[in-house]
Amino acid sequence: MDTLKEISNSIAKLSNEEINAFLTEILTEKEISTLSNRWRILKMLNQNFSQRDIASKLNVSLCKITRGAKILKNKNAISLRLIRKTENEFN
Amino acid sequence: MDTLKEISNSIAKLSNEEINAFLTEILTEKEISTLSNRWRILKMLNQNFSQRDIASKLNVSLCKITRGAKILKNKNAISLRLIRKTENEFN
DNA sequence: ACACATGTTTCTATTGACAGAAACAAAAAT
DNA sequence: ATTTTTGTTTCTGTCAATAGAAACATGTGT
Repeated sequence: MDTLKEISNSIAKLSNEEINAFLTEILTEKEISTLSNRWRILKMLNQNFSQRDIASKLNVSLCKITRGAKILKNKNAISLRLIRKTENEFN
Repeated sequence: MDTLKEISNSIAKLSNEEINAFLTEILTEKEISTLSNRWRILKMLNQNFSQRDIASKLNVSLCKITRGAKILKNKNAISLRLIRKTENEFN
């Protein structure tokens, strides 16, 4: 079985708090902030902020946002569904 | 709410397959292989392979393994519990 | 048609994780 | 006690993600 799937299966058994703890353990601070930024970018893209807006609000470069935009162009993107499912609760 | 927690909460609602798809979307190939390697390192450390054994079997450097070892030294490490919980199923 | 906002790509430079190798520390085996 | 194995740290160099800036592409409103 491939390792990422194994990790996914393991994560799937955890609670919110445990997932948070696990990610904090296995990722570095920088990686966590990278991941967080990508998530914020996806959310703001989904909310139709302009790329330049997002870049200045999150202090990231445009090239990073293009990457996020490519993910969301796939209409079946999990990220898109996930963000839409959760955006009501957290905004 | 901090972003990592938000991500964790969102992931917690997903199935194995969805988590796998999400990680594949939001991480680069290199990052996935980095993450996978860290997971394998933790597993092998937990199985009491020597660090040099792990280094040569996984083709990673020793300095990377020290990092994994530090995580596992914390007896309450989530990773440790997670690995022990899942190792019977996947090995 | 034109100006202007927005999306996308491209260039160079920076940065952090990590490889490779060696040194040092501590413990176990003999 | 000393040899050997194992854990840990340190040094230099590499590489991938990405910042910063600019250019190019595609609208969209006027």
